[in-house]
Amino acid sequence: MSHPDLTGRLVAHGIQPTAQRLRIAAALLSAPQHLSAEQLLAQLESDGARVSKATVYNTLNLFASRGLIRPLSVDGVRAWFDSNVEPHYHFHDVESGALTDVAVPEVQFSRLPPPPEGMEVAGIDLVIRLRKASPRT
Amino acid sequence: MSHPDLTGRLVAHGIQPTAQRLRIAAALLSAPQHLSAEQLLAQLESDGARVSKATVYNTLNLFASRGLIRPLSVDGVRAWFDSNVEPHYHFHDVESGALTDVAVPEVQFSRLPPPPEGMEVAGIDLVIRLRKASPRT
DNA sequence: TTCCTTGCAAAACTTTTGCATTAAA
DNA sequence: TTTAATGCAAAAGTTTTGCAAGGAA
Repeated sequence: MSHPDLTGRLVAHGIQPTAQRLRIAAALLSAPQHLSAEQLLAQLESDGARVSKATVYNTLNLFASRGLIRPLSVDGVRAWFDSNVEPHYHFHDVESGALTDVAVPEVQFSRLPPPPEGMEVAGIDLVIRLRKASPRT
Repeated sequence: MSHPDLTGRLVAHGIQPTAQRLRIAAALLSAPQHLSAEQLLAQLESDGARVSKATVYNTLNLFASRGLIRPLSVDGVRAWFDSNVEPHYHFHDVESGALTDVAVPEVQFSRLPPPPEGMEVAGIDLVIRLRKASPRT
């Protein structure tokens, strides 16, 4: 277990630790994972927590804006949130939708373009799309 | 101009070249660009073409499934389509939403993880998120 | 005729918002 | 008591779908 003090983590990010937010934080941050709002809501309900849909969405956005979780764009359809905010990349199995982390040292860039004038790099989103290997004859 | 024969391109991808599809192809493929369904619809209407919303969505999905355009995930909110299907990457100005192409040679990987057992790499989506440079004192 | 495509409206899905109620400071 | 958070339902935005009508083969 690595969530000894969820309350402290919320407070450290300037987030008032209410009951619902702690439930959501517990569900999200109990282990590194990728969840959509709907999945999170389902998990909360199956855990017996009563948290409204609006609160789930609002809390996800709040957590993301405070850097507690990280929004992901992997399909154009819905938003995903990654409980791992450390820099890392992803494998994406397009067929199943499964997301897997790729650690930073697994990828090395020997060349990156300079950002346009007046801009700086805020982050790099790297998604390696996977498909079933075509069986070789 | 590099769209000498849109009809031929559609047919070559197994797509029946109807009037609406040619209008959409002309709008999309006239130049390398990134468009959402709504933007494409607006452009078609301003061009005087009457194409229904359903047809725009269906056609974008059809074109994408046949490899004529490429779906992009840059925000979790709506789908984007890139008329450039050649391998390349993107700058994404988070504030304005602007997307800019990054040519393949601008990025070099000196290390990439092997795909999981039984999987192969279908493609690499690389988005370099940009923000306004913080002015140095 | 037969099959495929289109348009319209309705439905489905995801996310946000208004507002009264409740909880926290 | 004052402020902030929650829940509910409604609204807003995006995409898909059912079906009748139109067009192509």
